[in-house]
This record gives sequence, structure tokens and C-alpha cells, in this order.
Amino acid sequence: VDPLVWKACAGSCVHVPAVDSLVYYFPQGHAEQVSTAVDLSPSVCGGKPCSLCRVVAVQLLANQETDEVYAKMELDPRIPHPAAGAPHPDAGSAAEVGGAVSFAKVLTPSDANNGGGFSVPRFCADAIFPALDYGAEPPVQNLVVSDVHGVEWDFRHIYRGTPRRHLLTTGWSKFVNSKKLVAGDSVVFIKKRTGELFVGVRRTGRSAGPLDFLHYSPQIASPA
Amino acid sequence: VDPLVWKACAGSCVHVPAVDSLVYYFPQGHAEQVSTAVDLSPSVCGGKPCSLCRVVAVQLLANQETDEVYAKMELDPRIPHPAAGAPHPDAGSAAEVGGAVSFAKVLTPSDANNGGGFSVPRFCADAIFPALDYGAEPPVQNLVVSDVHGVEWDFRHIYRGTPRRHLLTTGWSKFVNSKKLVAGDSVVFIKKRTGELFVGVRRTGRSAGPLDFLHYSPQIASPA
DNA sequence: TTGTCGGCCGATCGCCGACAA
DNA sequence: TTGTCGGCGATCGGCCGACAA
Repeated sequence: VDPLVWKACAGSCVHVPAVDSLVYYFPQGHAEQVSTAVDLSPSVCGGKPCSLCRVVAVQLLANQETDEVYAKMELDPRIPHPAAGAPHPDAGSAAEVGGAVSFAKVLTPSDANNGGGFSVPRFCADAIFPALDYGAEPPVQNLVVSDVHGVEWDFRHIYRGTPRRHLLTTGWSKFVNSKKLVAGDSVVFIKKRTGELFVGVRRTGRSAGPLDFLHYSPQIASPA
Repeated sequence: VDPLVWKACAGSCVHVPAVDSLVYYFPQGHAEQVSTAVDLSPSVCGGKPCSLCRVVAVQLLANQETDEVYAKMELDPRIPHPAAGAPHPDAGSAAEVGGAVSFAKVLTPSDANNGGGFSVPRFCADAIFPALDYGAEPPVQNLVVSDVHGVEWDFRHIYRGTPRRHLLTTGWSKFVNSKKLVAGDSVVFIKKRTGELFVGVRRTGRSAGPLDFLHYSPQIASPA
């Protein structure tokens, strides 16, 4: 998944450490978020509630079915590796974020109901979508938006009603039904510097948890 | 699955051996019908194309998704077990079949198309469905039919048109879509002696094969 | 500014008899 | 006897402005 799109979908509160940076691994926290079993025995964890690890690899991924983004990280409990000095802060993803604008909205019942469209907040229309021709009556355009899998979706974007407001109509229902979105879920619209549009989703219901694929490697921790 | 219903769904050509009867196991035939791997090496099969086995256990099952019926059998290559004499023929299932009447029909395009009902062959209506009140105009009734999982389906059974014919209308489309039936598939209607109605399906497309769950146990064949 | 509602129009679903194989 | 077709009425999806929060 495009790191820019991934970051926008995950939200500003989510922080992904850079490769070679140092992090604390909390087995207990891992176990709480994950549906699969985590070995918490002292022989594996060393009896400590957390251990300092080096981030060996990070993959930004998206669930094929739910579109939920998650990160797969490999951790190495044998700390030293970077040649010298302090580990560089994870500047890569942070810098790239500046290249895109994103806007998230929690779906109202009217947004998620069948037979309805999507009320586009003014800021989202102005900052993310291409400018409409406000001379036309009504102002309307077709948007082509890619999801995290690269699948393209068409939305009719219209500015109408009294008072005027931005709406997504044709194509929106198909998207909602296909992604199985319900009121309370969120959609994220992203515009990259190139002008390309992307859309991601966040769900309210706990499904898998963003850490389900974090793999801890005790066999690296205690080499024979 | 009710043996009676299972038998009707499988059809009259399908023969399930009784427990303790003797059968020939053909590893090659097993491999051809099954999607999973079968070990054909001489060390397991003894180099013979087939081997005489005793049927240890038989389970009559139905696929949760497709409704296809299949049998799971356990075979023992060490033949003798029944006290003496010839193994009794599998009379059990054959006798029970007499307690039910069933009728199978291959779905025509009109039966499977959306927007259509189901043309009920005269014999099926007369022999399986409860008698209609032919004094009514039109003669019509509601049928409650259970599938192999015990789920109940409602069908409107009406006798109309010129010339008159039996049809299933309301409820039929829902059933076809839910079971993902297409023209060429078959439906089987079964009436037990109690009057209860059941419905099963047979599919044309090769999906899993009826022998997918036949397990051969070589570890029993050559005990250490 | 934007969430919800009722109106309304068009598309689709699905019931019907006609007709022919 | 029964498979297929065109007709057509009912239902539903979905676009609209009105209105109020």
C-alpha cells in the first residue's frame, strides 16, 4: 500500500516506527490486541514486561476484505545494529505526509442508509476534490477514486439543494454496500500532490486489530 | 443429515455400503475424485490397484455452503471382524427409503432465471405436495419445506394458466439466489411418511466431489 | 453548514396468461 | 404436459429540494 495513503487511512494518531529505530515490545499489549495466541511464558519473554528491540522490517498492508490498514513489523531483541550514533527518527513517512491532503468523516445514518448519497463536508470538497464549475447549473463532475487495493470507484459529485451543499450521489451506494459500511464507520478521502484521489475506510467494530500480524521472533533473541 | 433425505438427494444411483460390509478400496479412483492429495506409493497401497476393506464407520453429511451431500467412510484393510458368515448386505438404508417419496428435476433456464418461478412437474405436485383445493380459484397453498440443514423455506404453490399447470412462485427466487442454483442443477423434493417436506440440490459443476472426505488409514493396515 | 425527511421518477422484480413444442 | 415469452403491476433504489438543527 502507498505509504501516503496508508498513513491517511490509519489516521494522525497512528505512529509507525522506522526501520532500525528502537522500540519497546510489550508481549502483554501484543496479546491483548491480537486474536492469535502469544507466548507469554518467562522462557520466551525473559520474565520482563517489555524488552527493547530493533525494528528489522516494516510492511504497510491492508486487509483484502475489510480494507483496514495494518502494519506488519519484525523485531530483533538483539539491539545493536546501526553503525553508530542514535537511531535516525522515522522521518521518511512524516515527510511524505506533507505531499497529500486527507479528510476523514464519520458516516451519519443518512450517509450509510440505502437510497441516500453522501453529504460532503465543505472543507473536504474545497480541499480534496477538484474545483467544480460553479457557472454550470447544477455544478457537477465525476470523480475517479482508488481504494487501498488500487480498485477504482466512480462517484458523481454535485453541488445542489437549498441551501447549496456538496453531495456524492451515483456510485456511492455501490461503494457503501460493497465495503459493507455502516453508520459510525469512517471514510477517508486523500488527494496526492499529483491530484490523484484515494479513499480508505475505518471501521468501528473490532475485527482483527491493527497488530494482528506483528511477529515476535524469540529464536532470534536467544541464538544457540 | 436424515438418512432418508440424504438418500433422496444423492439419487438412486448412489450406493452407500453398510458398516461391517466388505468393499474394495481403489486408491487411484479415490485420487481422481478428490481435490486433496492421496498417497499412491506402493509402500502404502501395497502395490495393488485395489484392496479389500471392512467399512468401519459411515457418516452421511452435507456441505454447509453448497448443500451437496457426501459420505464420510472409514475403511480398515484388516478384513475379518464380523463374528462369522457373510457380511450382511446394507439393508438398513434401502428399507428406510420406502418411507419417503422423492422427485428430482433438472432446472430449466426458466426455472433458474430471475423473475421466474418454478414449473412443477405434474407427478411431483401429485405425489409429493399436499393436495390443493381444486374448487378454489385459483387453487393455491403455501408450502413449508426444510433443506438438509433444517432451514425452512416458504414456497407459494399455485395451479393456474391455460392450460393449467403447477408453479412455485413467491419464495422460489429467494431460494434460487440463496443456493446459487443455475440451469442444469437439480432440485429434489422429498415427502416423508409423516408428510414433512424436504428439499435438496444437486449441482452440475464439479465442486468438491462426493468422495473428498473418504479417509484411508494405512497406519491401521500395517501395525508395528 | 449539513443531517434527515417526504416526494417522485425510473428500473427492476416477479406474477400472469398466451402459445407452442 | 411444460418451457419460454411479452405484458404489466408492485416494489424498491436512489435523486431531488425543503426544512431545521
